[in-house]
Amino acid sequence: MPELAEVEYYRRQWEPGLRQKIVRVALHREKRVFRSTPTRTMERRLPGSVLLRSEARGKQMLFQFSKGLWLGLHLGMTGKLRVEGPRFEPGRHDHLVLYQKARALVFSDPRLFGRVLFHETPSTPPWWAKLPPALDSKAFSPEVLSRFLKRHRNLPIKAALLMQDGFPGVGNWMADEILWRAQLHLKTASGSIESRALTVLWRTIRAVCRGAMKHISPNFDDPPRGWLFHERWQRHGRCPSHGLTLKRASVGGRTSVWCPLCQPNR
DNA sequence: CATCTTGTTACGTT
DNA sequence: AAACGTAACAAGAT
Repeated sequence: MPELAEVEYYRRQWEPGLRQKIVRVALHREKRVFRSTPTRTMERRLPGSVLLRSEARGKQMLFQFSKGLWLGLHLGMTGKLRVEGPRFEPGRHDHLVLYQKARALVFSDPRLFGRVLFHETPSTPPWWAKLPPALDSKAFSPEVLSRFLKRHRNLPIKAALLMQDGFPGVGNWMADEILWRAQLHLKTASGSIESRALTVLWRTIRAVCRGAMKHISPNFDDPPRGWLFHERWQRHGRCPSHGLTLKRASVGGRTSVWCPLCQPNR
């Protein structure tokens, strides 16, 4: 499920636990979310440490604890964070629970595509430092966009937008939303987008990211009316611009939706 | 019962 | 070497 703004929403769910000590850790060590994660070390080191801060970048989250401990979380397709009471008993899909005196911080993920990372290091873990710059930052310039698309010149633009190296946080619905607004057909070869259309695409990426953050991350509201988002899951979704029935097909390995009139196949 | 899924990664081919 | 397409991962919803 979670794309950019939903990840930010879930990150905030653990904020009640800031500046509070971890007293106990419960985890399902055999589950796939812990593939290659040192779970024994987590259980041994986290109790007694204090949750200091957290940050989301794209679909990645990082939680910093005292004693130089860092927890990385990726929600995969069905991951969620929530808070429960201190007597909480983990259910089948509650794979990681950090108990504090007054609450339990819970990571659940039925489908197990998510991932838990754990590091003990004085400064930010290396994988975090290497993440690409946020799409709403100055570093994501039209030139950076152009370079990325040239490198993947034969890839359909829809597939390119799903690459987290280039577009951290963009997922399936955001990619379709962006291309609908930029009036680009999903199968357009990334390298064939000429300069004017590329500028429009760049602006649209930023607008969709900002719009999503504004509406979804504070309280998980839907995006405003008029977004493709509201139509894309319906069987006969219609283009918000003029009501034409949306087309539907698998592009870049994902179910995709577009308007044949707004986004002609050129 | 069959088919679908808002994500990533391993693997084989070009 | 890098780019690209596809299968695989797992489980719930329809």
